[in-house]
Amino acid sequence: MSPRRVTLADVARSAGVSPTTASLVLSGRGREMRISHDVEQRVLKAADELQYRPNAVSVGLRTGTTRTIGFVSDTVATTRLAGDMIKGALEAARDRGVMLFIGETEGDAELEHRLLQAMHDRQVDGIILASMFTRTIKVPKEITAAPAVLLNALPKHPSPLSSVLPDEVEAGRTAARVLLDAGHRDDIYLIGAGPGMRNVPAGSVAAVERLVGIREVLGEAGVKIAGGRVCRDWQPEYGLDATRAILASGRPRALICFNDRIALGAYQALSDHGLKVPSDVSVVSFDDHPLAAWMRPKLTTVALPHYDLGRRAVDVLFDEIGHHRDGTARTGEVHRVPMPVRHRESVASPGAV
Amino acid sequence: MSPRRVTLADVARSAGVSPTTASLVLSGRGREMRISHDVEQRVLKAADELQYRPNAVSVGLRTGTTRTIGFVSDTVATTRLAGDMIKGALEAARDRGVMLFIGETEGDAELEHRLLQAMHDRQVDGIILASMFTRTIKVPKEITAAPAVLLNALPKHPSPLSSVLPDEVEAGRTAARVLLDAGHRDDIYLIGAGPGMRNVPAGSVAAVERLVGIREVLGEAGVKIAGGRVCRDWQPEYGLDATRAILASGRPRALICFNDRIALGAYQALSDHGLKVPSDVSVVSFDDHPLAAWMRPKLTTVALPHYDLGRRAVDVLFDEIGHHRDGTARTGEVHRVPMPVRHRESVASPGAV
DNA sequence: CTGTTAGCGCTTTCAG
DNA sequence: CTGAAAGCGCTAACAG
Repeated sequence: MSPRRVTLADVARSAGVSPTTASLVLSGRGREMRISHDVEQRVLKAADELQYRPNAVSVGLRTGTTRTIGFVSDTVATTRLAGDMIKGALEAARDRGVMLFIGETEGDAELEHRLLQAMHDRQVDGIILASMFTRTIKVPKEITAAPAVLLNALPKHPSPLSSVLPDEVEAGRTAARVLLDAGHRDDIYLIGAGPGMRNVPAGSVAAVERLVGIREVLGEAGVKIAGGRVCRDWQPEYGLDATRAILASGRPRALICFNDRIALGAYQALSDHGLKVPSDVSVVSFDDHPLAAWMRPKLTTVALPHYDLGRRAVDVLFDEIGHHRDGTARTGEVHRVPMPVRHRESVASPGAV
Repeated sequence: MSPRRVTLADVARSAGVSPTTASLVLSGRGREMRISHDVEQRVLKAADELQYRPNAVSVGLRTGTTRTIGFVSDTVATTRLAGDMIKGALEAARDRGVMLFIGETEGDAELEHRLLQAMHDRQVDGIILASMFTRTIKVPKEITAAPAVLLNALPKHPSPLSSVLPDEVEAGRTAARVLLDAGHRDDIYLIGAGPGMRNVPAGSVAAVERLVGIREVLGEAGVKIAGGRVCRDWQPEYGLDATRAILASGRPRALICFNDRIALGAYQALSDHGLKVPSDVSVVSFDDHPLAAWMRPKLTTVALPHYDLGRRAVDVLFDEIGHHRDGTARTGEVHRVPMPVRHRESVASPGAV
């Protein structure tokens, strides 16, 4: 079968030195320990010839650190968005020479519990607990067994855990600025929430934060939001209904849709009404869902930075691991990742009537 | 910080027995060793009270088996399809109490090399080497360090590795039967390959296998393929071109498109020609890409079983691991996973003109 | 500058 | 039926 792996002892023997010396040389601390150049070369040569590779399991047992982290999400592989988060995390991990365990909880607390246990049993250095869409979650107690960060999620109850989230408030500002920059000052309507801060779908972090940003920028510019409609669910059909309702009483020049699926419905309503995007009505949205590039005209939208979120999560996790190692207190910070605009074809100046 | 993990020694001490005894009881071999019921209960109680969990790293070092497998693919997280494969693998692994390392090579051999090494260093029990789309690959030599299976890939050179693949030949038969069952016997055209076995895009396993199945069933039914066109690439634009070319000279009653993206192009060409699907022309396709359900009329297609492929791969891998353990020879088999038809709206009887 | 020794947490002979 | 002891492969005191 497969030949027995070569061990440090093999290398030491072959180089005619003790395991300690071999270990020192191979861990790069040979210089610092002022090991003779001759011995160093012998060890290096032996290791190279025997193709020695340290047994990471053994190192893990001995040092207590496995260069392995866990990525647990409620639903993962299945969607393109989540896929990008994983990809970001994967690449950041690779840059640090760390491997990723992945697991899916499907929103099942029991499963989540077992997964976290299985990972801790394997002595992961830390855990990323990710949510598919931004929301507040109840942090499982067993997570505290190792450093951890929340990805795309906020702790429902006070917790020492740090979070990594898209910067939704700034995204709201961005969307508003896109319209302002195009020259819109009147007849700007919101689809999906608002215009008042009370009119927001329950439990949606994204909704309130986006709204805050929008109102802030528009307010500062002295622009009044003409109107807005909540949608019970951010799906095309509700976007259609909401837009239709607005069209019944008003005459929008610009729409800020709270996500791309809503925008799809809005397009439909506009078209039914004989209104053209963007010449009659500009539309700006959020998420940069794949469908945004499929829509005609292509949708200008403020993108959810899935890939960056993934990367950032491992960066933050490693900070936590560092703090954990040298006893520094947990930070419990909230890290916001910028949401970039994708300028496409759905926004135009209102002048061109 | 986090309290030290409780060890087997702690349990043994608390139960007033030796570590050996505790180990025996907890590994379930207490009965077999005829440990006294009293002692057994004491150990169990202690373990439970202390919330003992074995340190998997230690077990891994001691026993050489880590209950961990590696999933390496050329590109993975990014696409919905690959995501489903991972999900299948994840769930199958979970059923067996095994964790998954995942890694992406991006088609880079050097990266692949390093990833496989990193996994072997961590003593994975086996590896799944997956490809995004079915193809032949050069098997990296370092893979032989542990049991392994190829997923969605065939070894380019003779190899002892088993493979798990979609059953493309049977899928071809299925597609042909769908048409036959609807009553089609004439003017059946192929878009993407064929009708002769020479007319196939280079290097596409799926193309030749699907064609074989199609020709077999149609041939046995005494039905002659009216024509067909290769597409240099299986993209909508080429599907459109190919269909247009066929429309220039013939009058198809049914199209077998080699994948859904091609079918999208075919729809377009048909529509440009004033032909309705399915009343004028039936269309059947392969893959069940998400877009198949978006097309109007919804596309009847033979699905790539990504989820099942993932599950199957871990099943096969575990067989290999079993064989590896008891020294039985590697099998090197090719496992085919059925491709189910998704009956939708693009096929009708040719009678209804 | 290098080697001896111990031990991470667990399983597994081998003796009682 | 139970315990003592060894050892998986490696690192880290501590001596020399």
